[in-house]
Amino acid sequence: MKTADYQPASIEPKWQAFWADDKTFAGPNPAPNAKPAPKYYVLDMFPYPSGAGLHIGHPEGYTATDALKRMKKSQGFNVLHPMGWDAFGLPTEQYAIKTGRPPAEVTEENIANFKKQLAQIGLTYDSDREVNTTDPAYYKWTQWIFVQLFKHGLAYVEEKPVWYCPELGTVLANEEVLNTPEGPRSERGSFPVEKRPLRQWVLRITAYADKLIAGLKDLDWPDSTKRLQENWIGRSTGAEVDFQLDGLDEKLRVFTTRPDTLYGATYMVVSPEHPLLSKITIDDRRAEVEAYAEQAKRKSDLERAELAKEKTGVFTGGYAINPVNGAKIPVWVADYVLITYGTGAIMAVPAHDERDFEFAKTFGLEILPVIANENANPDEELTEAYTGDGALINSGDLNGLNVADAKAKITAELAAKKVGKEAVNYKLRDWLFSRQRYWGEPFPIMWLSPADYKRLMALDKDESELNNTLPIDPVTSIINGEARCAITVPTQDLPLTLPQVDSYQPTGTGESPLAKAVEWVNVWLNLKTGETRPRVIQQDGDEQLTERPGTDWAAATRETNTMPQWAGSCWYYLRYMDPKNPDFIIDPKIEEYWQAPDLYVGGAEHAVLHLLYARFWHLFLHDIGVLKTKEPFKKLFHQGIILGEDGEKMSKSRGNVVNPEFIIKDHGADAMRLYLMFLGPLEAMKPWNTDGIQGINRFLRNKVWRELLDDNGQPATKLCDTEDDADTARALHETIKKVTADYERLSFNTAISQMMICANQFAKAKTLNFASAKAFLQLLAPLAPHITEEIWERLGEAPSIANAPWPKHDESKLVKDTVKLMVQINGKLRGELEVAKDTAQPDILTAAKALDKVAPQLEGKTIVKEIYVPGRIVNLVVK
RNA sequence: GCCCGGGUGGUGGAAUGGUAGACACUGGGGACUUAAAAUCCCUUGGCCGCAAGGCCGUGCGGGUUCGAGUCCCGCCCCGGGCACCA
Repeated sequence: MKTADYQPASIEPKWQAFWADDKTFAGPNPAPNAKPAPKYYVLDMFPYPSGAGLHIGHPEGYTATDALKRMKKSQGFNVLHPMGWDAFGLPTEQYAIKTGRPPAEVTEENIANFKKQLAQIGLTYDSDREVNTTDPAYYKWTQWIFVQLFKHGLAYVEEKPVWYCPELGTVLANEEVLNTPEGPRSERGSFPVEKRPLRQWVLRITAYADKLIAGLKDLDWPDSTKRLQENWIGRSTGAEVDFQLDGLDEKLRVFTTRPDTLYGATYMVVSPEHPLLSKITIDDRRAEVEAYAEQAKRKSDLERAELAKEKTGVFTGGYAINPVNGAKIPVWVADYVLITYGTGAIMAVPAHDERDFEFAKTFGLEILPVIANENANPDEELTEAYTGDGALINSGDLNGLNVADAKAKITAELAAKKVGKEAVNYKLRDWLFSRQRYWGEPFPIMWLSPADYKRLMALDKDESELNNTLPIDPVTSIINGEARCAITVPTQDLPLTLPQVDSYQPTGTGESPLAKAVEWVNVWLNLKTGETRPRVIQQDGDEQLTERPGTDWAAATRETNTMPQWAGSCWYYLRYMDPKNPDFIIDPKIEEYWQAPDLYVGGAEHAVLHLLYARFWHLFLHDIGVLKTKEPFKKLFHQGIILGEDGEKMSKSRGNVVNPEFIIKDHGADAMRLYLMFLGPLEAMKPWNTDGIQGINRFLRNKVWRELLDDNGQPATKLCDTEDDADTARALHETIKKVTADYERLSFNTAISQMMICANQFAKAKTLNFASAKAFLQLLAPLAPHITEEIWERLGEAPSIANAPWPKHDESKLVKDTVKLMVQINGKLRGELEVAKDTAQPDILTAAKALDKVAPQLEGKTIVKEIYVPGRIVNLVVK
């Protein structure tokens, strides 16, 4: 091998070092009073720095944004393209449990490894803007946001049945639990999970449900993702209706989206957990009902989530009165009604609801149609519920109305009689925000006795900082059998850092490992100053109580739960803009300049959770005046998944994992970057095929390197100052035009194929103008930055190529003197015609008809129509 | 079941309603070489044909159009999401 050969292993580290030292891709915040350059903020979903290192999926999205960033920089934008670490989380903690090593230490190593690997790919980030969710200087502000949520009544504590995973030793959010044929399982690790009542922090995201739906409208996101979020929020409008319970002084309230079918309600169902169930049940039925409710409770863990179930239920013996017609209808208990949605009770209209129909069929309950189905034979027995529109029947004064009109009329009537009202419900549940883990952000919360809480509230706001962050309604909970009230750690004392612990092992009782840090948990709190002092001291293995320091001091215990991994990732894109600000989450002036990411690239697996949570926090921060923008991510793009060579999802167990480090070793980072982008559309799921990288290798080695440089690595002799021939010039300018447009829309695969076409033409040309060669290098540079920097320099230009202004195409170079026209007869291709581009239509038609392959087809036939699309086609319709 | 996305050569994939298969990979043939690698040239959707050429072809069946991979209707299959949300 000659030293002048293309050797990625030697040139790639050289340029990676250059970009790092030169800070080529730093995107500075504008200086005060300076007129700043137009900005472009491109964001990747930051990775979890796992011990396993980079996966081929990381460089896919990251190469795309790196390439776009490099083009934008050449186009004169001040580009912000940062990177950081979503480093709290379970795998590191589990590794810590296994090895006994502190998670912070392990995290630091993993991050160093990730950084090294990203740099090897030629990915360039502004290292001064790096954020790390586990850095106390970062999570100070995660905690600060939580304090704001708390203060504004959006955080509360609830003891409720939550998914608990014994294997992981933690609770999981609904979203982290998957339904599998084996029952509910944890998303991480696929371990069995069960429902357990535990004390939990919950964020009131449902208060933002309508805003979250409304905000979607203006976002440039994939439609499917918007729809996913909309369905997830699941807003439905209808009515709440009160049914008097027969013989009881109680009303049963139901939610329905179909108040128009009220006359068709032939029975009611309450969920097994409904608070009125016991009252409704008559003594004769009590044993059976209680057995069912008990069974349903246990069942809810497994079978209730199962697919394709038979409907089950039990009659309570009680009756309710239909408010519109006084009909007495039976009340059943059944687990197909969920306590967590609506009011936990329904009116059942089997004629017009599939689930009610199935239930009524199973138990032989009455089915009364109240909407005429024009397509059904009224004499035949119903085989399914009719959910379409039609005229109302059997419905008193609603008869004859259509569904929409009947809904409006009945809702108004119910409201007038004060037995019902319009109502809205959401599928979205409040966000379970606590985890019983060590490796997460500690809650900046302390618990006081109700008496001490009253003392604190009695102080004026300016007498105690602690009083400034209390919610209007106190957050209370029963902890270890005692009533407690929550207050926050004073914001000036943030961050509240994680204490040292001896063991990261979960307690198994659902309590966090932090609960074992007794000195950290138990403090004396000065209600006026917010100062804390140890309340329990460990000495020689004994725990000793310290004396209360004075009258202003109260006994407080710290919250021992930690926040979920979503917390840190909810706002990291804000911190990139102003990463070192010690005084505020982000300087408003800086936010005003960068606004929010112009493009966010990441996997579709975060379509609901991360992207919904981040929108919630952002909207909230906007509402309390912290942010000017309303939405965090204007434009969103999902890169697809790279499958293994076998077309299956890459996984260790399948042994089909492609390691980026090996690809770089064999072919170089530029080849890997290009090939990753050449595989197919960025958004598509596509299989990796190592053989295919040959094509990219040949392109770089033979068409780029060897065409532009000679055997000594000097500019090739074919490079000169004479003008290119027309074909070569056209190829270049077509390529400038197409590549620029394709990069802009992240269509890298077609951009690369166009560059290959251009390079093939360059190879064919006898001479090549220096300027053309350089323009081509610039087009290629965003995807293959190392080789292009190297050749750029060897052609006598100063690095970096990214600083050179982006080439512009010359439209006049694109036009050809002649055009090629396809000639069809009756839509079938029969010949082609090359004519001067300004040939008149009649001449073209005459020439077309005279073509060797066309003329015989016209013999003995009449032309009924002649179609001519300039520059495209001639179609002769004959009979 | 409901909501999305997608079915194009041996493979990955291109195609504003206007030449289907760009660009690559693989395969076949050839050149260079003692040989191989590398490189270069030709070829590579199917069928018929010595050839010129013809016919068929974008999951299936219909339709709109001078013209459909592209638009419309009805199916089939694959992938993703949701799943008793009243």
